[in-house]
Amino acid sequence: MSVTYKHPRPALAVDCVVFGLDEEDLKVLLIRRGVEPFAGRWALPGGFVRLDETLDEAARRELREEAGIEKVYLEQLYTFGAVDRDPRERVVSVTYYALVKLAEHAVSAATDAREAAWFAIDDLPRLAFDHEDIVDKAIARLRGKVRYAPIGFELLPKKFTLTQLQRVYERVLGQELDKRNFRKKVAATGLLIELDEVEQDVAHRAARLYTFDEKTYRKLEKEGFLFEI
Amino acid sequence: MSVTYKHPRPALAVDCVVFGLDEEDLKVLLIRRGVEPFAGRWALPGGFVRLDETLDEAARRELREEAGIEKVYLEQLYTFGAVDRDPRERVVSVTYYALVKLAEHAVSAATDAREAAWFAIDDLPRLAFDHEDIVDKAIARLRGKVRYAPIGFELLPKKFTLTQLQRVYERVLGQELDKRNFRKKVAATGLLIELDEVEQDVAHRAARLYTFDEKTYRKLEKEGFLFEI
DNA sequence: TGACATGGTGTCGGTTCGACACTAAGGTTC
DNA sequence: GAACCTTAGTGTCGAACCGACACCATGTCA
Repeated sequence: MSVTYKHPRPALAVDCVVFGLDEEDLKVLLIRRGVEPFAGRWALPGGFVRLDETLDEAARRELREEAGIEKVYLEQLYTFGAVDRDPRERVVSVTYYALVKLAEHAVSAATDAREAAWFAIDDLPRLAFDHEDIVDKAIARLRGKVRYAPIGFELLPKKFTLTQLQRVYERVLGQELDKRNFRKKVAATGLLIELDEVEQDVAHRAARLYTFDEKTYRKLEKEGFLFEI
Repeated sequence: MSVTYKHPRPALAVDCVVFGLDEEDLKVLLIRRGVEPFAGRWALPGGFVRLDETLDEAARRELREEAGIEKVYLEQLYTFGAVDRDPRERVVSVTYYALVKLAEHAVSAATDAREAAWFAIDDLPRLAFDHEDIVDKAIARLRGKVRYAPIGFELLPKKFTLTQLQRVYERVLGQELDKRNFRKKVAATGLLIELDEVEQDVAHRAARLYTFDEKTYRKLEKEGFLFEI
């Protein structure tokens, strides 16, 4: 199977920066390359776009195939088109970033055929291609976006404590926040539903659980409302 | 000249949303298509990416070739990849938006071989392909970005009055602003240099001219400073 | 039952923000 | 040259918002 075009054209790929949060750090999912170029190096999950799928679909397919990840928050990041970013031939890459609930995905990523691992964002190995640039851009975007869009919840399980939520913001923004002021702000958004449950199996007073009120958010979003932390 | 690949791949194009501001409105530059599909319809300036140029270079080349526009503020917007967005074949388009000083570019756009014209953003004709989606996305991005990045100046001549600057913000944001509060805010940024000149040939008291202090801005930018209006 | 760990709560001063109206200067007209 | 027209340019005040700050409550474990 091959195909002929009148003019040469770049190959088109997608690459994904998948963020997850554990107790310690904000982490990125990387896959170890098995083939040249950059065999043995860590790289972002990704691959070539097929003719019958959109870019978003290609990104989701690669996440599924390479990391066993489904149903995540996914957003287009930027398109990288340096002429020599791939030594084999011209490859333009449409990049995405994804936010996953790490606890739920840690296993599948690790048990996939290819070697996959989570790395703390300030302790990354050297990456293949221009993937370090892509990760940098993704972190910058995430830091900007988390302040005015409610995406922090995407990194947590459905039910979470306020302390967990605060930790998300502290890890993403890279700075400590005041507990009382933080709680005032999230309460002011009106987007948290207080549950009649508390966390389980902790060796201290158990914290109340909350959940994100997506329905209210979507209503407010239409009215041009801005979420702010 | 033709080329054969092992796997089929989408064609890759760039399209540009060029914004300009006149006395009345925020406008977008459109080109009338001469060939099918969508012959006779207005469309964004753009074309296919060549193998030896980056995406940014392709966007600038198309602006130069199709509209005679050079040296403008240019930023990547989004990459559109719906499977059927072009009826001929699969075409993925990396889109950009540009800000031009309209007075300086009105002529060159009009005298180009192809028919080109400026349209007010809330009075656009029907566009070819998915170009209406692209324009919508560009307007949304511009509205968001103008609030925290000093890009309003890109739409004005080097020397401008505070009233002109205020009009930029009013046109872009689509809402009137208070003159005194606006002046307080721009003064607070410390990014305007007050010149010893006033505007010429006006039938009333002449306003003082200002210019944007790019050097100071670049210093502050490195320190993570945020410009806000 | 005492020690330990985290949960959960309110005040106050400083800053910022938006609403608001008049005089100044220059050109034009009669 | 006097009156008029148009836009330039300037400050206050009350409300809302923001950040800094410390202690008691509740549950587990030894």
